[in-house]
Amino acid sequence: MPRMRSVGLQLEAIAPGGSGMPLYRAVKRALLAALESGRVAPGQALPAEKRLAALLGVSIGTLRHAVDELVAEHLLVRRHGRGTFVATHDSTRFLFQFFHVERRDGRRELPRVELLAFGRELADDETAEALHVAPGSAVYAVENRLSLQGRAVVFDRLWIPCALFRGLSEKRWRERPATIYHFYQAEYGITVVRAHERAQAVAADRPSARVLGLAVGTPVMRVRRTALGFGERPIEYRISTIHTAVHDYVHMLSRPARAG
Amino acid sequence: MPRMRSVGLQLEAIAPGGSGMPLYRAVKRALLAALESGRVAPGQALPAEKRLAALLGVSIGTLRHAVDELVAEHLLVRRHGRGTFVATHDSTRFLFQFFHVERRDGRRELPRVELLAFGRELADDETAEALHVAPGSAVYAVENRLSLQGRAVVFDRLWIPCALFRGLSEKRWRERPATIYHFYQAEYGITVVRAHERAQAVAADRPSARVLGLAVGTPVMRVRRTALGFGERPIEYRISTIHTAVHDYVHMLSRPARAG
DNA sequence: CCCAATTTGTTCGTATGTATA
DNA sequence: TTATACATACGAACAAATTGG
Repeated sequence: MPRMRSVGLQLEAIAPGGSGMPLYRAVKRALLAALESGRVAPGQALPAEKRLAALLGVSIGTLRHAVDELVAEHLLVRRHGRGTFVATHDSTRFLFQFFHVERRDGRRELPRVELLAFGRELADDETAEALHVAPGSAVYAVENRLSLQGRAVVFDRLWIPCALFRGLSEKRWRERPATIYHFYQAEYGITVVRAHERAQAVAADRPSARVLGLAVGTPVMRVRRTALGFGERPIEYRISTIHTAVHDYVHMLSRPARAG
Repeated sequence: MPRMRSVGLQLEAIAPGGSGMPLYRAVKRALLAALESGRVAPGQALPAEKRLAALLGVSIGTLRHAVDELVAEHLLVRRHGRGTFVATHDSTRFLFQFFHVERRDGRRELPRVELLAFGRELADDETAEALHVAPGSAVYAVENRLSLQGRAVVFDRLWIPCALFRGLSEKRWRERPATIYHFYQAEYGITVVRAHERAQAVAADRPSARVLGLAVGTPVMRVRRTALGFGERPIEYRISTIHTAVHDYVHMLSRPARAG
């Protein structure tokens, strides 16, 4: 039987009462640091709770408290009887955490993605501000068309700092097997932790209209997303143009933790 | 036969191992039932944890597990040294959980609300389906204009079932002191627990254009919201038309529980 | 201002149940 | 079956925040 291999975390025992911070929060920070540094890779199992608690020199309850919060933030995933794993971006669960377009009738489906353009650019002011880089910094720029049910629905333009993605090429980008965020994570160890989006309604400009097969001036949604990694570090800036004739942009508020 | 103790909240001791359900979940359901029935009113404090645990016949750890989940779902609020309270809709924290329009520069402000229309209608098919009532059922229909910085930004039309809001009148509605959801909660004991929204970009129709002071055909966002109470019961259906020239519709994904 | 009572927050440890390999 | 891992449940003790005297 293949054994799940847990990882040498290079964790040190937490100093109790060291900083006025609750112990479980210090534990959380230690785990967060291990995740951020990549000492535990996405998909890998953490040491068992009992062992991890011993390694850190805290009780199992304290460890669980810290892990609970990381699970709530989608950074770890617990599997009963198996272990606790570093969350990955490959599951559909995670995909749909960041993909908000669905059919009017509520059914979700995976979009077909076409790469329209890939290149290097110098960041304009808007992109630079979003990515917290200097204006004029080198960025990779990507354009995608997303189709649902054979219909072009989303025109994505996204920018990522070249400094974060050394050695990226169109070939590598094109040959990624799964989602973009999974690619960032698997190939560059860069995990998108959360994001914020700002949406407007605008008249389709000429490029968007062409890509989506619309008349110029058709109302479309324009969504500006900044994707953040650990420590609120900007990873990607994306402008999505969405044709909402047949599909909706959806937003859930206050989902219950589990069924009541 | 489990011993049944009746108390202030009319909570009964939970039967251990009664239903294959974890004990903390049974506790959660008991608390949920107390909230839903209004036996504990919004803003009121629950009995202290120690006492509540004793009342329910469970350990304090088990009680806290249940309360933790209700806090995560924004139904309860803990205050260190003071108690655990039934969440209300009057704090700005809760207001902004359901109000997603803000200035381009990210600053939030409270909207000025003007009541444009109030009346009784028969639910059309769309409203009826959203509210889970029969088409043609009696509903109250309300129209509001929301302004930010003196600018008309949102045109809200909302429908609520007459059956849920007995004795509602334009006078009562107009004289409510605070937010709409606070009004539902304080006056009718109806708590909005969560909501989902579906957004599109459309050309402003004549009524929206008039209310928002726009040219007909200007691209605007149209957001359809269904607000749900306990047990997923629909409470309100709302169609918001938003002018996004100066303001954005914002959407946060995966906010961290607290500062890491 | 300090003290005492009350209440939630944190930490510990143990035992047992349940899912997985 | 057996071993491992997470899930649930218990309860004790002390810390920290709040309130009122």
